[in-house]
Amino acid sequence: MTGPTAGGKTALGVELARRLGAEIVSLDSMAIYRKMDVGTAKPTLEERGGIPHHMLDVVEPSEEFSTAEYLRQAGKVVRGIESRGKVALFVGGTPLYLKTALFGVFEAPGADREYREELAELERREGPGTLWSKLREVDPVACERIHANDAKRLIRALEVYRATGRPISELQTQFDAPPLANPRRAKILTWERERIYARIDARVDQMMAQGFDEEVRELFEGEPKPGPTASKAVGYRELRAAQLGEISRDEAIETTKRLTRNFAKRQETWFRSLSARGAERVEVGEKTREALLDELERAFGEFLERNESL
RNA sequence: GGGCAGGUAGCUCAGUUGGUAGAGCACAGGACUGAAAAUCCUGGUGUCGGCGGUUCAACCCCGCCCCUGCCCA
Repeated sequence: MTGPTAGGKTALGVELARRLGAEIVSLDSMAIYRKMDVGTAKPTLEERGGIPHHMLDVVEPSEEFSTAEYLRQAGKVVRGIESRGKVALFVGGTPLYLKTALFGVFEAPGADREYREELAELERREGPGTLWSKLREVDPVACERIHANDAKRLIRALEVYRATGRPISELQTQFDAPPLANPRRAKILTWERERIYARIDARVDQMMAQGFDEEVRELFEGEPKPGPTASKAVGYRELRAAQLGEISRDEAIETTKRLTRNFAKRQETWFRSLSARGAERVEVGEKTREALLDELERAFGEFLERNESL
């Protein structure tokens, strides 16, 4: 079950898990980190309501993490849940994780931090388009799909080529690699844009009231320092800037709201493409919590009985 | 009351010597295969404060008025 940030997934997930006899596997690229609780809206012990939650707090904020690492660990978790005769219910809003959990990823070498930095430096020095030209020599097919300014993806393609001697465009499966769990089904909670934006604004205010500021201070002032991914999480970056006096606190809060709204919009773009691949939408609309739960329970329940995939 | 600086897109601001306008952000759409709450691409935004005048043509020049900020009384 996925949906936009601040869309009520956590609470619905717990109740749904109870009804389905499921354990929850978090599908969230930031709740992965320990010490980042308030700002990631990580469910508290109380909110988990006695349902086991997995894939929360799996690494330190200073550590590197990746989609592939997520899949590896989540795969183990799923096997464990199934061995207990229960069902794994993935709940969260990181669409890339969901997509790869549903459709798999290609076998590939891991990240090479040094080489990435070297390439980024090359692009800075030689100007935009350098990496794109460099990739075109070894993988023109990938170049057609990757924009010349999209340094991150150009870097990954070059990194894969260097490590394997093969173009990334040859290695990437068309999402026919073995997925994480089979059978599987995805539901997307769908909110009206205006309403989800209002919920996001309210949630950021709520986070501030719950001590988000202090959490950010402890995170950045503790040792070891948070790594590049953790420190770029929305809100953390902004509140830290305010703590350092670079921007005002009000500005930090406003920017956090804005960036979270922007994120929700990007999630929606993912959801549209995932629904074209078989994930089903569940309109929240004016439905009551009970009605929503019944609908989700029925949908997942039928699926479990028939054992059908999407 | 007088002087100075301003009033241009939802916001912050550019706009050379007069040829009816642009950037960033917001907003909308899209991409996304080991950094993804990241990163990248595309798009429309407008009575250029108001009214007159000069001119073939005014955001740009002139006059009056309104508003904002600062300074002097």
